[in-house]
Amino acid sequence: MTSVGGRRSGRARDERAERGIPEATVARLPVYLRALTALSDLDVATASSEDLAVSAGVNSAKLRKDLSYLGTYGTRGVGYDVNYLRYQIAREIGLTQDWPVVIVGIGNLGHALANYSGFASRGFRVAALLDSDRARVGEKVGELPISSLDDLEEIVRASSVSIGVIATPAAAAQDVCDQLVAAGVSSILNFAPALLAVPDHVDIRKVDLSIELQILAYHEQRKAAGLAEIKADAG
Amino acid sequence: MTSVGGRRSGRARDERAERGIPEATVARLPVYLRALTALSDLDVATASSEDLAVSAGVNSAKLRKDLSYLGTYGTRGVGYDVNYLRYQIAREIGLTQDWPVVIVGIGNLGHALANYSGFASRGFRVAALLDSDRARVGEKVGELPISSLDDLEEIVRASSVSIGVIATPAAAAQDVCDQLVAAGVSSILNFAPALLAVPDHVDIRKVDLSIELQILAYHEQRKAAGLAEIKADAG
DNA sequence: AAGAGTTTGTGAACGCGAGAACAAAATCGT
DNA sequence: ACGATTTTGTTCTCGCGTTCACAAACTCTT
Ligand SMILES: NC(=O)c1ccc[n+]([C@@H]2O[C@H](COP(=O)([O-])OP(=O)(O)OC[C@H]3O[C@@H](n4cnc5c(N)ncnc54)[C@H](O)[C@@H]3O)[C@@H](O)[C@H]2O)c1
Ligand SMILES: NC(=O)c1ccc[n+]([C@@H]2O[C@H](COP(=O)([O-])OP(=O)(O)OC[C@H]3O[C@@H](n4cnc5c(N)ncnc54)[C@H](O)[C@@H]3O)[C@@H](O)[C@H]2O)c1
Repeated sequence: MTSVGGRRSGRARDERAERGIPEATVARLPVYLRALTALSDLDVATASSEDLAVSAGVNSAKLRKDLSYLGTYGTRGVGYDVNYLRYQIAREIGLTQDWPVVIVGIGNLGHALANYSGFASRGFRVAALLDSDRARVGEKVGELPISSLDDLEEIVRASSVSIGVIATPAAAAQDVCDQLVAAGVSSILNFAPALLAVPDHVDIRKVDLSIELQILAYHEQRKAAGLAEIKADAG
Repeated sequence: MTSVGGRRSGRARDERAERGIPEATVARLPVYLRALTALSDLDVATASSEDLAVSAGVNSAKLRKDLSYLGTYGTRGVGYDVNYLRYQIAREIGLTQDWPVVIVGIGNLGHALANYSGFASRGFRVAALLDSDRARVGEKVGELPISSLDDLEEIVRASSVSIGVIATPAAAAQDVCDQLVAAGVSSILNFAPALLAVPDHVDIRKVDLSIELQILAYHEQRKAAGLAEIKADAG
């Protein structure tokens, strides 16, 4: 960072963030955060990029470059202050505030998600559980009762919910998605194996168990094929 | 020993596959497969790369390039035969055979996974449910009883299991992972928020709810910041 | 205070994947 | 038979992300 003239006073720090952090880096920040939390729990005060990289399972140069997008929080010859860096990353991701979340579709998976304690451990708070099945509405899951999907809009407004989780069957997913968007939700995590269309201002991410298994199967098959070939060549 | 000279006669077609398909492409093949299945259910016999690309939510040039790694299964001026292409992709991924899977850690999430019908719909068959909690062993979940983790090795051998799913708490994940690998499992899908070390010959993929939510939170925060700035500039 | 040792932050090289663009190959209409 | 039309397979270019490598900046020792 060779600054030639002056005039870099106030904005210098914001300049980086303003351009936006590369998507690949954003995806790794939570991993670093987890590694830092683990170190902090072990009362480690300072860690080098190499230490952190090992904890996070990445290359140390990549880690340093990733962190450089946030600012210069390290000290040359020393490393990073674990708690300070942890706070900075948490702030960058937005975990210094609370994120209310609604879960739609309280079946097998929805129940597991509703009972999941790992939600709250970061700043994600389950604000409501929603299902269209009238027979299920009112049933308690943990602390929370299941609400009717009809109340979605009111709940989203009342609790300022901006994140929604879809755990309905695939056939209902697009419809639920549209309702979430209409209610004002602008980030969606989708567990249903369906392609969802959303407006530009809405972010959507999917978790697809079936795809993950198929990717594993592909590589597994290749391993088996490789072995077979070796056998054939030997025989 | 691989001979240098001949013996490559019938192999010309395999040449493509032998080099391996790019990882990004492998990850999309299951998406194409799903799109093709949907079209097939609608009795669509033929589809152009553009049709397919729309169904799968990708760029059509990318789709064509992806498919070209498998072979030349399309017809210029016509498109792709839906069922034929579907079979070819399924074969490439390895879905023409059955993949027995063991699930370890039958708690909240493990129960949901055990009851999940989407597993069987592709060739993934749950061969066993395992838990270390003696109180849980014997309990039935759907059709299957929960087995003791002690029986892992025997189950893996008896059913030729090569894929394992970890749904234990993070603290137990590495230990469970090691046991899976020792038993002969060579592909692992990990739901625990932990970094797992495995030998080179073992493939591992992770599904991390917390990371997904944090990525959404980051973008959500940016949207909010953008709006705040506009307001401030206007005011 | 100066030299030896560490570790960061970043410039530069490289590789991979995305997408535009187009020639080749098939069908269709006349 | 042949030109117009459609659509594939592939080439080419561009941008992003990863990794290496190193000067700059800091600490520690003497
Ligand atoms: N169970 C798993 O382990 C698992 C794993 C990966 C993916 N998935 C996917 O997650 C989704 C849910 O799976 P599940 O096993 O929990 O299914 P499920 O059938 O047990 O639960 C679905 C729930 O959604 C509700 N629902 C249906 N239509 C709705 C609508 N329009 N609005 C609101 N709620 C509605 C149903 O009443 C039901 O409670 C499915 O798409 C499935 O493919 C499940
Ligand atoms: N519940 C969810 O929705 C959810 C979502 C995302 C991630 N996860 C992660 O999935 C994992 C499981 O979550 P959960 O909510 O089902 O937890 P849980 O506590 O309900 O279940 C954990 C199960 O693992 C078993 N177990 C513990 N140690 C074991 C060992 N050494 N060997 C075999 N089994 C063992 C326990 O007996 C228990 O049955 C956790 O790592 C969690 O972070 C859960």
